[in-house]
Amino acid sequence: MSHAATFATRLLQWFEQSGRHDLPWQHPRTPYRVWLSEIMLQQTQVRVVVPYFERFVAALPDVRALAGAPLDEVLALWSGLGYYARARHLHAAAKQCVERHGGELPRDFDALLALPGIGRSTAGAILSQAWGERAAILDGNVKRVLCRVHAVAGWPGAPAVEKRLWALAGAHLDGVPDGRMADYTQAQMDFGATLCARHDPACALCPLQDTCLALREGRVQELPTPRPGRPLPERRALALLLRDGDGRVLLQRRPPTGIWAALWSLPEHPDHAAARAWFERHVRGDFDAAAVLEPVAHAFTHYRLDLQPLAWQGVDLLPAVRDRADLRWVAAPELGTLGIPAPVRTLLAPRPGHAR
DNA sequence: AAATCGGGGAC
DNA sequence: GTCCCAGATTT
Repeated sequence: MSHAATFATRLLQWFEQSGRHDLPWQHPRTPYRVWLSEIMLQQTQVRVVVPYFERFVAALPDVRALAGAPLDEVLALWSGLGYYARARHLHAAAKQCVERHGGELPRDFDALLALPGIGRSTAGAILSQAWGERAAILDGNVKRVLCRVHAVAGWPGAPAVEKRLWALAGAHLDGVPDGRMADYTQAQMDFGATLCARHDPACALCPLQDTCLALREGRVQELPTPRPGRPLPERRALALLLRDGDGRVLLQRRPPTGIWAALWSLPEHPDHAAARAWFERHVRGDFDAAAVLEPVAHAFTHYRLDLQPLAWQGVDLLPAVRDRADLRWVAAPELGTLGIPAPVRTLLAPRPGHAR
């Protein structure tokens, strides 16, 4: 048996001194906390996640608490974090854990993969970090590191490139010493997030200097290959900000699919004709008395949204629609108990923006 | 294979 | 302004 330094042992040695050892989900490192952190960290930076994680585990400290909570509470705890399907899937997965796995997360790759919101990489991250199982991950950090170390060209999100990266990630598992899988997984992510960063990686301090092909070939700056650019379409919509005599705001639950699914938001319509038609069927008041507020620009990954708020005060719902489950008057203190899109929450904040 | 799904950090 | 982040799911 050779004792030559491997990809894994080099990263592990670097990890001892330079890794992150004080992240909140590491103390204590339970399966539930690892799972929750991995879901929150999908496409979301560590710095953003930390306060959400702390608040979430304080309110819902284990699988059974999560499974027993109303979806609105889960969405409220997720409000502002984005990609709300993660919260809905997390909630559904917790219920499945109670029904099928005795209220615990299953210690099995296929069983984890079968839970909503857990894909191949997240399953590997949970198995390795929660139980020390020998499983690979392939997140943005690992993709970047592997693309450089092995000089893999092509956008890492392309299926063919991703397949090659999974093979490389799997091959490196053989070099992980027994009992070190949790640290190895953490080491890869810390290494990619801090030393082998997207901009200006610290190659002079890198433990992989003598094996990194990108460094040898002078291609560190160009790898990994950026995602192909696409034009962003722009969509416009009207947001109806209705307040009753008590200053409560009318919120509407969004449909179960699409953007901001199942969140509470302002009634939204593509144009004035649609807005007026909805208003006249639902509201006792004068549509033309609306105040025109400052537009809100919001950028998604795949399009831009320009929201034009129209505001009324002292209106009421028509009797025929007062008992609709998807419409409710909400007082300011209740806003924190509901999942509300970030730009809408901003719009409803104490400084509501001035009419123009 | 491509599109969908948020919000913000860092440049 | 840009790109992308501890990706998964749907089409």
